[in-house]
Amino acid sequence: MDNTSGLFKDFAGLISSEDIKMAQPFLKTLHFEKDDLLLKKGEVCSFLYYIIDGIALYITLEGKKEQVVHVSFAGEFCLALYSFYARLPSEANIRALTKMQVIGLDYEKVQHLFDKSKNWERVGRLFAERAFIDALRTKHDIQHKTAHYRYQKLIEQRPEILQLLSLGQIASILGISQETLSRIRAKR
Amino acid sequence: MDNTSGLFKDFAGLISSEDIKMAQPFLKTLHFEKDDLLLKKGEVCSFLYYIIDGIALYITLEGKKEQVVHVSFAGEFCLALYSFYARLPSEANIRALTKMQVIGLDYEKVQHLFDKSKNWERVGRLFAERAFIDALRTKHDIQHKTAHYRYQKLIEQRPEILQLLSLGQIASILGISQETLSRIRAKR
DNA sequence: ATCCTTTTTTGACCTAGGTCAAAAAATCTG
DNA sequence: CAGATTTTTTGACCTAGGTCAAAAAAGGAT
Repeated sequence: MDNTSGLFKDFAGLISSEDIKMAQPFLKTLHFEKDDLLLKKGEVCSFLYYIIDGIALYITLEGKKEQVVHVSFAGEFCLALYSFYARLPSEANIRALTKMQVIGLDYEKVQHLFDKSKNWERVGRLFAERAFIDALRTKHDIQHKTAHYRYQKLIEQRPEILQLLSLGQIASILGISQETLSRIRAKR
Repeated sequence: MDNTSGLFKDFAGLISSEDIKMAQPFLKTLHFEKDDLLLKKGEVCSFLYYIIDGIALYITLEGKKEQVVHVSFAGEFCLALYSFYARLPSEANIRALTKMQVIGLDYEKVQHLFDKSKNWERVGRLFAERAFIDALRTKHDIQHKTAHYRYQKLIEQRPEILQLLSLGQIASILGISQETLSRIRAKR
C-alpha cells in the first residue's frame, strides 16, 4: 500500500548540505515513458523515487477493475511503502501517467542514510507521520462523508487530478464507481 | 486522528540502556480510573502515554453517535497523533475503558528525545510507518470488503476486542451500525 | 425474586451507491 | 469527413447496510 502525500519539498529545511553530499553518490536519475511500470505487482519494492517531473499512479486490481489508490506528483516521493518496508511483494503496480524524470535511491541506500544521518531519519519519520495522518483522514471521509462531499473536496484540494485522470480513475480515488461519479457531475 | 497499532514492545531491541537513561527523568507514571478522559476533544494533545496496564478508547462524535476509532492495549502507545504533531485541537476524546496505569511523556520531552537520540527518532519513524500501513489496510478493507468479512477478520485478529467492548463500540470499529453487526452475528 | 436500566435483537422500511447494458459524446485514424 | 474506438452518460434495476422503533434479553439493585 502506498500514500506518499508527505512532500519532500516540505522537508528541505531539515537537510544540510552535508546530508545532500552523503546521499549524492547513491542517487540515480532515471526516465520513464508514459505507461511504463515503475513497479510491477508481485515484485518487492526495492527503490524509492523522488519525482522531478511527471506523474505516477499507484494502481491495484480489485477483481477485474483497476483502482487508482494514489497519485504522486513532482516534488513527491513515489514508492510502495508497505512492500518497501516489509520487504514483501507489492499488491500494486506503479505506472507512469506521463513521461517522467525521477531520482532513484534503492532500499539499501535508504537504510544506509537512515543509519548514518539523523536528519534523513527525521525526514523518514515526518514523511511517515504525514502519510499516516493523511490515510486516516481519507479513511474517515470514506466512512462518514458522502461521495458528493468527497468529490467537492477533491475539486478544492487537488484540482489537477480532475484534469489529468480519466473519469474511472478519479472515481476509484473517491472510492466510488465511474457511473456514480458521472451522476454526481451531472447535477451541477 | 489516531491509530497506535505500532507496538512499543516491537521496538524494544532498538533502544539502548543509555536511551532509557536519557528518557527516565521525563517519565511520569500515571493512573486513570475507568471512564476517565485522558484527552478531551478540543484540547491539543500534549502528551504521549505508554500503556502499562489497561485499555484506552479513542472516540469521536459523528452527529449524535460515539464512534470508537481505535483501541489501545497494554504495551501500546496512546495519543492523538494528528493533534500531537500538528499542535491542533483533537477531534476526539481518549477515554479509559478500564482502570489504567500508564507512563506519560509530554510533547516537549518527546521532541527533546527525538533531537538528542537517533534511536528514539527511529522508534518514532517505525511507529509512524506501521501506523500508516495499518491505516491503509483498514481503509482498503472498508472500501472493498463486506462488513461480514471485516467482522470475521476482527474475530481472528483482535478477539480481545469482542470480549471487552459493547456491541455498538465494536460496530463502530468495523464501520457499521450496531443493528447490522447484530444481524451479522445472528447468522452463524 | 422483582423492578429498573441498559444492551441486544428483530422487524419494517429506506437510501446511497453498485451493476449491467445501451445510448450518446468525444477522440482518434486514415 | 466517415468510420472505428474509447470514454462518458443515462436508464433500469438491485443490494448492502442505514434508520427508527419496538420487543426481548441481560444485568444490576434492592
